[in-house]
Amino acid sequence: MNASQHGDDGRSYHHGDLRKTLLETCCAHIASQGTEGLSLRALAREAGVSPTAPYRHFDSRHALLAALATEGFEELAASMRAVALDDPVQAFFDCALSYIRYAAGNPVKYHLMFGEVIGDFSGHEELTAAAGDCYARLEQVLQVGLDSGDLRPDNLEELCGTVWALVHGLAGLTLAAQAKASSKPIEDIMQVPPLRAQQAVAAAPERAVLRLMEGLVADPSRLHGLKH
Amino acid sequence: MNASQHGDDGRSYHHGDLRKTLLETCCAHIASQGTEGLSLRALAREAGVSPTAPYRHFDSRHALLAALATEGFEELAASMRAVALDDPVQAFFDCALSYIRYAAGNPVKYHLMFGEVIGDFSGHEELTAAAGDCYARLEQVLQVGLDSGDLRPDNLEELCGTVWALVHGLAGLTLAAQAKASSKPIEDIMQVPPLRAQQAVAAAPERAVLRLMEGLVADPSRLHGLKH
DNA sequence: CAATGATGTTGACACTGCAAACATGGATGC
DNA sequence: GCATCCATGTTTGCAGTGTCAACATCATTG
Repeated sequence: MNASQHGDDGRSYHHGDLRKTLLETCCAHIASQGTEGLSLRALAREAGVSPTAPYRHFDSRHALLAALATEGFEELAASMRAVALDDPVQAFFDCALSYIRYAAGNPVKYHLMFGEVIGDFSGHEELTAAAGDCYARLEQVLQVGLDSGDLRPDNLEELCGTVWALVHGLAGLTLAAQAKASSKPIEDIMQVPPLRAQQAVAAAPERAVLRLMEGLVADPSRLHGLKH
Repeated sequence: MNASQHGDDGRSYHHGDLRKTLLETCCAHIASQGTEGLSLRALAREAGVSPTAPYRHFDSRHALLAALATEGFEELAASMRAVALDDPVQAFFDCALSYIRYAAGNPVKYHLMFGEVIGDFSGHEELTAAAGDCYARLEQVLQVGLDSGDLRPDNLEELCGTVWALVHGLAGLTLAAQAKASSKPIEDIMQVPPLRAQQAVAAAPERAVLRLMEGLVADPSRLHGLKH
């Protein structure tokens, strides 16, 4: 499975570092032409290798995408782990925004992580684990808030689901607005809300998060003191 | 279920009503095997016609999916138009839930409507129009609430975006929970939140909507009197 | 220095979307 | 009644795909 013990530097064998090249080319390709027409053969062509060379590194087309998504989840988890827990309300806010910001900053990976491209996670151990880590962090942040009384008493899992649903939805809107604004609707997530609404939300995802927190926090007045 | 009438929509030439048959077979196929491996040729085979016969009815594979999505948006718009506007708070609640319930009841179409399958709506006039209608209705409902003072003063478009983001996210969770529960990983929307959280939200989307409304409504005590 | 196993290549198969030319037969005008 | 038209369905064909199997290469290691 793992084949990275040859040299700590990339150079080795015929191509040099085909695996890495494929991942990067794949990203670029998705960013510029979407995920639909993406083909392993095209990636191989672009990398200057034979059509089936990628199969030495990825079991299937699916596996390549999954690897990219796994990278994404690990990065997202890291960024969510970076928020401080000392102030639960601030942590809630930061955690939500870090999610949205990750999406905005990594549209392609986010697309792979949460889109329907990969479909079934089962069979991709690392992917499942990395995704689980992200969610666990959100859960932890909310649990801390419930424990401290900064959040109104609530069912943890329902609360988590609700928060996740909103944040995920906001991320999608932000991404869509961004994609359309960049004049190349390369990634075509979320067509439905008209551009104005998407832009309105994308311009201030903080306010959208606050709208939800307003109803969840024990003392809404605290929301005014949050650092953005 | 049988079509022996020669209405304005379907004609009865060689096949009988290929267009309709294709739409139905397509739905069934997506429901049972997902959207990834779906091929026009397979549909044609299943319908007992030649591999390229579908092209007499749909310009492309894309167009077939788009037609299905358009149907979906029209149905959703109808169900959102069916909510009474006399009580703005109740209307908000009903509208949100009717969205979620439509998703739960029509997973395949919802998938096509809001998933990434169709990608670019441009070029599909009817699709765009139908989707716009849905959003317009949500906007209208919220506008009424703002006008009447039942909702706290807010920016309409941001508010719309926020509500839409939550509702859309909830619908996705509900769908995912449902798909997993039915043991058929048929539609693979939203893998990330663990099953428990999905189930928790799916079991009571009303409460999730209420969590948001809590922060948006001028008089939260009114929420206790809502009819479910 | 030879053996080994990871890496890349060639060739092949079944499948896809889609276009163009062709065939069929119900609807329509005379 | 008959000829015609045109929507519907067929055949043929091309370019492209994912993936497998057999083969070639070459850095690393015993």
